[in-house]
Amino acid sequence: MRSPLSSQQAEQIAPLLKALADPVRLRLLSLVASHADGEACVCDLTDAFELSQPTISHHLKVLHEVGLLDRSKRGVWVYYQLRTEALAGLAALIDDGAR
Amino acid sequence: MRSPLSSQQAEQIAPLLKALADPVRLRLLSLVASHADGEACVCDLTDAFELSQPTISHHLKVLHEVGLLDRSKRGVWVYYQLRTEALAGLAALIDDGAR
DNA sequence: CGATGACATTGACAAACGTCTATGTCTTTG
DNA sequence: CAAAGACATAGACGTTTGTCAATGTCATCG
Repeated sequence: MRSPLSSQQAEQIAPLLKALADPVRLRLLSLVASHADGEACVCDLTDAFELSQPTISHHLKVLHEVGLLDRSKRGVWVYYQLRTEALAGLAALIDDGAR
Repeated sequence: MRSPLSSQQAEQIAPLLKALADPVRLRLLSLVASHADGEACVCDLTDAFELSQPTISHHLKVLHEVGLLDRSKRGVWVYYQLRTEALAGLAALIDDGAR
């Protein structure tokens, strides 16, 4: 790694990692990513867990707020979609630290 | 992303991300990585923060326990070293999710 | 041996987190 | 308009987390 992170940089990156650092949210992301057309509605996701619908809704909100998931409402359903650039950018940052 | 993560996979990865998901620990990692010879003793690290020595010691322990830092004692000093493979592996995992 | 200094451990405490139940909002349909 | 269904929000509650002060351990040096 070239030069140490500044406090500001560290506090920018940490929330992204924090959003990712939960087993349920990791699975949510991967479920969305592996779904047909790269998007999934909340109903699909809720069915994949033994958790209440509000809990899933909460996790999706966290992922959306840090910019890892896009959100689009169509009719009664809400579809979430992976923001691959955001994830790829984070991966690049981490990988950079390893070289 | 090809196939969704299993619960087991997710619960293996999450602790690593959790260890990374703190501004202080991010800076600690980058400080160690950018230090001469790729290692730093606790005294060097403590000086870089306005935090108590036990707090730094705690964060280093967290990073060590998940395998991101190696620990070696030489005389009175303890040196920490970045485990680049661990970090690179994590980066690869995340990047994989983005493709 | 006794003092000093580097680092770890313990215990305490407030803040943040993950989950649930209850309720709200908004859209569709009869 | 009324009922039903998809999703979000609010509030509550136990658990985890980040921090500190106090103390412990161990190596070094007079």
